[in-house]
Amino acid sequence: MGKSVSTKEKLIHTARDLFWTRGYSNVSVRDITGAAGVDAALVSRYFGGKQGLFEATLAEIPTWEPLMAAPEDLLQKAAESFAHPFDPERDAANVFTMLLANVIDPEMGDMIRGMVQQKLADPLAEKLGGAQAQERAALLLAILFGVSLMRKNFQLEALADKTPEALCTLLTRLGQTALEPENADSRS
Amino acid sequence: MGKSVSTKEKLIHTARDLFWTRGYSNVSVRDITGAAGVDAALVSRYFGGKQGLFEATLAEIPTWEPLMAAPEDLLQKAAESFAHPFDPERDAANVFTMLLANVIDPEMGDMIRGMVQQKLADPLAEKLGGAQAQERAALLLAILFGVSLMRKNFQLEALADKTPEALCTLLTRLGQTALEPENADSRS
DNA sequence: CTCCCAAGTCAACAGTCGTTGACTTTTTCA
DNA sequence: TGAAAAAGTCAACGACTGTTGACTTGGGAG
Repeated sequence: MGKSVSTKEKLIHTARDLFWTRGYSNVSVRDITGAAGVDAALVSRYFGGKQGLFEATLAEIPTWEPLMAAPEDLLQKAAESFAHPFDPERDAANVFTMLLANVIDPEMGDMIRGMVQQKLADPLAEKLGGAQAQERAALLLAILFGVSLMRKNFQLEALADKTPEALCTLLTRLGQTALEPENADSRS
Repeated sequence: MGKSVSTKEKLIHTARDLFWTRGYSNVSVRDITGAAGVDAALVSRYFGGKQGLFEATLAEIPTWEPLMAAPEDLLQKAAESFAHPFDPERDAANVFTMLLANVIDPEMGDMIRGMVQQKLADPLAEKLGGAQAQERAALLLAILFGVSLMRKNFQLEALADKTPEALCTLLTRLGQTALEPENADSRS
């Protein structure tokens, strides 16, 4: 088989880099094979098609590192793994990045981002007032979006099945923590 | 102008329903015009193209209701507006639904959802242990995904600019609240 | 050397996409 | 009523999509 293994792997790796950063629909087979320097027909030949290639990249997902820590260190490790500054190189291999790669259509990016800022973050911060209003607003939005994501998009049973009352008190409690003004001593 | 206004509005409304539930890339001009019962050419004629039609639907976004409450009621109102059971009809007009409509490619839905459950939620719950492990795991994931979403996808300045240390302590504090076992008295 | 199978190449397919220009119909206004 | 403008229709375009079948190449076994 000689070269074929390395070709398959090259295909999987470039596919991962593209899929996980630009999303599935926004990457064409020819984008991948072009970047990998191989023929486009090989995708259908080796993986049965574009979808098969995508599944092959999913099989490469590493265990999320914080999961390998002791339970009492887990939260600390998780926080650390998220605190890194924006590094596209490192983020390309991140499971969370992959799962959120499709969120914003490239053509709409700036418009969507501006809308979130103007229609949600800014008025929410102004309404909240007080110290670090912008930051507390962003945190509250993060929680709301996050829970919504888990419930409606990923459909995690633990959250999707909850009664409205339970979910409401739960969100209120989380939100209170997010809105506490002593969120960060260091500025910016 | 007579009929044209109603045609434009029909176009905007059906476009909103489709875009906001199935995402931008996954809805074609012909999908919209077919559902609205009008000619496909009118999209380019009236709105300058598909993107213009999408922007027109964005102009229809209502103010997020909790923003109109008094600051001290805001959190309560926000929690309530998220606690409703899964109702596609109502959710179609929800800003949060729209912003997350693209997250999961329809062809990949089950695969992605299964992966999140098996690779993240389940092992995390097992590692955490204790009461309501599944639920606490889901909540921690919600926070991590939510913050990641605000930082990297929506690029809210308040979070994107933070130093790694500040972000780390912030995530740790939020995570602790999420992991507290007394999350919900009511089961399921 | 010869055969053969796998690896890789090439052109083309059928389908969908957003968009356009020419056309017909309807409405509006003088 | 008659003319001009607006609204709506239709077929087709060029570009791109994923995929396929026929082809050529390369290296190992008989």
